[in-house]
Amino acid sequence: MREVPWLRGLNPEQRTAVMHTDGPLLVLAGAGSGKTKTLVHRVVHLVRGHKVEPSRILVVTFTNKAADEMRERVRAFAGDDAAAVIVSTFHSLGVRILRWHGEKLGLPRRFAIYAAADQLGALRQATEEIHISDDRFDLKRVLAQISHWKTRRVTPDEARDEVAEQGGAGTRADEYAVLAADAYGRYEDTLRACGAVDFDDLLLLPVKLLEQDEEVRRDVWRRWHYLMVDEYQDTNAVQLHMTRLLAGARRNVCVVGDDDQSIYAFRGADVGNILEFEHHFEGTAVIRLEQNYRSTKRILEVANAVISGNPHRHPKRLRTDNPIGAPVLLYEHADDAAEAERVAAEISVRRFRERRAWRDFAVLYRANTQARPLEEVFRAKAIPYRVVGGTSFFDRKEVADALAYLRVMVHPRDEIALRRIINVPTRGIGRTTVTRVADKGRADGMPFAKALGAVSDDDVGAAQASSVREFLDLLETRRHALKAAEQAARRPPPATGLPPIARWALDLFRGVGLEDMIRGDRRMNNAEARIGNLRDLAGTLARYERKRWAEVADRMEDGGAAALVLTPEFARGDAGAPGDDGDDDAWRPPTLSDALARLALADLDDPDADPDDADADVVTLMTLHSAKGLEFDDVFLVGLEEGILPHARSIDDGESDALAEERRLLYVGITRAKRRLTLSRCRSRRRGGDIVEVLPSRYIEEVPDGLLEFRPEESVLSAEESKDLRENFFKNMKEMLDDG
DNA sequence: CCAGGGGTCCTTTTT
DNA sequence: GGACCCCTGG
Repeated sequence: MREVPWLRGLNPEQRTAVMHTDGPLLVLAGAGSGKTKTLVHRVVHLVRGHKVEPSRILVVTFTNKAADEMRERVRAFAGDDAAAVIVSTFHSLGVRILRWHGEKLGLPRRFAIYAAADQLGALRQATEEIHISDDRFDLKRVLAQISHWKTRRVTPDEARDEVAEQGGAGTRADEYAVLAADAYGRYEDTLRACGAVDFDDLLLLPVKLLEQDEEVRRDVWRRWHYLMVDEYQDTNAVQLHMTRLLAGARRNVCVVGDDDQSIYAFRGADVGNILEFEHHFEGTAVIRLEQNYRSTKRILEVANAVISGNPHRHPKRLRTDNPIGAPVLLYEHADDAAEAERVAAEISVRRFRERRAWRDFAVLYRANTQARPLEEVFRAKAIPYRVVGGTSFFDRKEVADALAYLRVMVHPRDEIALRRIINVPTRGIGRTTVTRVADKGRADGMPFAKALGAVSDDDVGAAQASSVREFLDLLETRRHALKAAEQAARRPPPATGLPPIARWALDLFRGVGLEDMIRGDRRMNNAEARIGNLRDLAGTLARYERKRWAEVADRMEDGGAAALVLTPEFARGDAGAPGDDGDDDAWRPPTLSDALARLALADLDDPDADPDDADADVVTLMTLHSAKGLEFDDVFLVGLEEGILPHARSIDDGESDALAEERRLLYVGITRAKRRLTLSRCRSRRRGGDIVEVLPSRYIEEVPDGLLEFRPEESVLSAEESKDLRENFFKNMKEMLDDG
């Protein structure tokens, strides 16, 4: 075979995977085996080797980060002619399909996408109607149950039957199931009434469309001829069906994944999908990538030892030609403060001694709350760091409020958002008034938004009614201003200053009194930071607007003016709502509605993750879940205790599946490390009010002696290290300066 | 009826 | 640190 550039640098298995382009293909790719690389080269092979039209190739990922990376690498390797390859997350793909065909399900053209807080609001409303007091039930748990049904494609009726069959009753769990089954249907009704869908719907509804409607199927089959799915082990039942439907009769489907890295069962992922792939797609070819290019031998040995304790795996054993590397350390600390101290000290010392950069280090933990002690110490020691995930920027109260304002602007009947802001800042419309209006509306068969407009002095009292009217006027005025801003946004933004929509948003936040409200809140000492968050939100809109216009510039450069396709409405200049309609990938000017949809899918930058510091020189702190797919030179895994990893909830569940998943989580963490791995655990931990002794994680206990180097903690720095640091301080410093 | 203060409880993982 | 409840004063 002639040597072609896109096959260079691949091992025989990877080559086979790249060249197998007809019929179903399952690539079982171990951690660090060049999985992404293989996918990228496969895309390139299709485009360059088989002359496949790039836009006929669809690559599906789970996260936007993964999609971005894939897009970037395809482009870097195959050049701009491959830029038209569609790389999308399952959820964004769902949005596309719903935009094109959602009307067939009675979905409005502009539908809102509800995330955690909104879903909870919708559920609260739904359960209020059936008079179930919240205080006896944790609505989050109910929501989790509903979501679980949805990911398994169980309808409300089926859920009720399922619960009735199990019958048992009496136990707490059953009570929840009964409530959840009851609430499920009402929750769905509430969403539809709000013109909204939740995250599960973004998968569920497109599948429904594809199943029911021949026209929709033909449309997607016409668009995409080659399908690739990354991280296939994380697919749920709905995603399996979507994969099948998208693959269609062509069955040019290639899925890549690692059953040992399946860590999302809690949200419905089913490892069975990858284990049974050969049964779901007859005639599947299977390729294993077992050569690891990432980690040292020692790290890989520990990883293999940990994961081998799990039953039901696709048997495989990763091997590597990498050097044996430094010993894997296991520290034991008095508590999490000492642990954090040690991690910080180690990082400082190693960076110094081994001349690493801050960005070479990552600290991984099971739960977001574990970040706090680390943050405290890092701040005290002036170690630059970044916390990934956690309480998202968008979950902060002031940001959520501001966002609700934006949503009400675009979706006037979004009851959840409406209720959130109707008295924020306080304007004399209290709980009682809201309840009365809602009840009256329900009695008259009116949606909440309409009931508000129809409010009369008799219903709620003159003062309240007038406040409501004032509030509605306020919204109307702002909506007017938005129209003007979106009109202005049809032209390229000025080089400096805020683009029109962002400017309008900032005006809105000020004008409705959100800023004053924050300033006036004595309980909060960080008022300015929170006002800064509002600015950042506007900044996100500004970046969005600029990015859209930058795309125009790209298209102009790439293919001349012809590449800039505008929707007919836009070209005519009379589109009422550019950005939402049209069923092609034509460029459209920025709109608030489009920005919000992207925001909901986390498709826009989190302002916390400043674009500038995406590759800033900082230590990364994140959960094991967030770490999947990433790699770092030097990795710390903290809190390896019973109750943390495995998490107490997984232990309580008593299900071995949950414990197997916790083990995989540890496996994922271990295999993130390239050069060095440091494990640690604490002897005691705060639980509730008091401090309790905790046991080491069972998974660590299982690792054979000799693979780990045990370090009982005495002082933060060992005597030897302190001495070394003192004596060599100036020498090291000088070397560093010489280097820079 | 509304606003604001003070107390209490919990806190897995995420598109 | 936050979400939520209850209480008090206007």
